[in-house]
Amino acid sequence: MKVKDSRRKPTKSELAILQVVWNVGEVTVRQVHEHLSESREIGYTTVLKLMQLMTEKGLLLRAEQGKAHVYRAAEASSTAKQSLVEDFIEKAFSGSAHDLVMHALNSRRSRPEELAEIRALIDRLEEGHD
Amino acid sequence: MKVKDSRRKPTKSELAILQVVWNVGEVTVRQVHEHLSESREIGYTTVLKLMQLMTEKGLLLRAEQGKAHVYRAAEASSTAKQSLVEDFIEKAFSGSAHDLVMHALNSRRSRPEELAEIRALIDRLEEGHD
DNA sequence: CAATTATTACGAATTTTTTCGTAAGATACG
DNA sequence: CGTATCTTACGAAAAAATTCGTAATAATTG
Repeated sequence: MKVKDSRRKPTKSELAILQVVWNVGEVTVRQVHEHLSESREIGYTTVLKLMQLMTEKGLLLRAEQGKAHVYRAAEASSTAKQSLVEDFIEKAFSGSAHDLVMHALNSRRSRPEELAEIRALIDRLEEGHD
Repeated sequence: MKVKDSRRKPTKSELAILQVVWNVGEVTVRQVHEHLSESREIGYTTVLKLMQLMTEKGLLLRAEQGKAHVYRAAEASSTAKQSLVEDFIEKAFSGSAHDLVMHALNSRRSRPEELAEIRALIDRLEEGHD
């Protein structure tokens, strides 16, 4: 079973763009540029070029719509995030999801509802072990 | 409160080296090279150079010991991992630790003991919310 | 001691990623 | 229409990260 050819792991900048795409859904280069400009200086054509490369790589899909092109993520964000997490667990936590989770829970205060949700997931996972 | 000067976030290769250092404790270039060679082709001087750069950056500490130098991590692995997680949460999960945890728990089957440990941590965190 | 071997130092080439200038085509509009 | 504006295409420069060759120095050993 091969990996879906050209669709590689996003680089740092590509990930920043993906975040916008994931949050907004369908985006133009202009929209992405505006979002990224809020947190740092970056040229319009820089964003354009990145999005073109990402399309070639298979990270984004593009549709012509009147003048400008409209882009959307090639993969569902949850699928993509899943891959990112797995890679991260491997690269930074020697493959231990548990270790990552412990650090993540310590890193920021989570709201009670979120903790409850995590607990519920653990319950479901534990059932599978009976 | 400023960030600890030169000590920057590790790059991909640097992280691979840190993993070895974290696992072994005190290491020579040779040791690290042997470990990395198990998973991929990489020259001895490449590893040496990286470790020298990491020392300059403040990621590693170096001590002369007879012929070879002995390196160790400048920061405790848990502290370093904490930073890595926080950065990752920011860059890939729009700041949501909860979101990351949900993905991490789904990504690999955790052993019951580990799930129990996570549950215990959640318990402690929930106390803080009373 | 001489020769071999192991190690660090260092410069530089290579590769990858990021950046943007310039051109060309399309659209808007005065 | 003609000018200004917006957009994509594309090449290439710049920056960041990785790689390694070569030389110098130290240690080992025969």
